[in-house]
Amino acid sequence: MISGRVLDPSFFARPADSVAPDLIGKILWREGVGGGRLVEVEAYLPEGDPACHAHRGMTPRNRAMFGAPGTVYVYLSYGLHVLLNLVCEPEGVAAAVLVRAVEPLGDVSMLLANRGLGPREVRAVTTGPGRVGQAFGLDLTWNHAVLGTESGLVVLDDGWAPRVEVTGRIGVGSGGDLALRYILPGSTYLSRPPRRGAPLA
DNA sequence: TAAACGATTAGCT
DNA sequence: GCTAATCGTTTAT
Repeated sequence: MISGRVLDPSFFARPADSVAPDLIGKILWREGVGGGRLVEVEAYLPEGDPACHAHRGMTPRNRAMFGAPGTVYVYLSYGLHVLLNLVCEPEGVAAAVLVRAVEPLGDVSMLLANRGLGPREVRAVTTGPGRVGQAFGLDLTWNHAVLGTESGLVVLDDGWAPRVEVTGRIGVGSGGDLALRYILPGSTYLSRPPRRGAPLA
């Protein structure tokens, strides 16, 4: 059984690079589906971040990023992958945290089924942003949804506050070198394993 | 209206 | 390591 305090919107009402490290170790949970520990996220900032979708102002796609803290911003990547973002900052400020990898907890059968995987393939079920979206059964209708018991998608805090490591973001061009990717060091559920020779500490 | 482009993944060499 | 798959959004004619 999974338990913890449900994070309320105020948790997200601050800069994304402040929210992101605090999310590592929290539990992303979808009622009736399952969930797991957040082990890898990336922050996207409203100012000075060319990789942020809202970098050039509001468009129909990125409108959710300007929404209230705790809003869900979902978009289609490469025409086939659903990527999940959690909106930060007060309404009107475009910032979000991209969920890139999760370590499954509890009953993983639903997550596996959504991904079309067998019971021995747990490590591939939520290790990557596109995989997370598919495993959690998300689609574009989730855009503009709000985290909480009403939508069924919540972030839980069970009191664990692990040490967090910061690295450069993955897969983005301009602005990718910014140190805005936050990971749980040593986790075997990262979207990319640590580079060989990278500091282990 | 047309064309280019991804905050990726799976499968093959 | 390399590339096809695949389509909504954005930007350029």
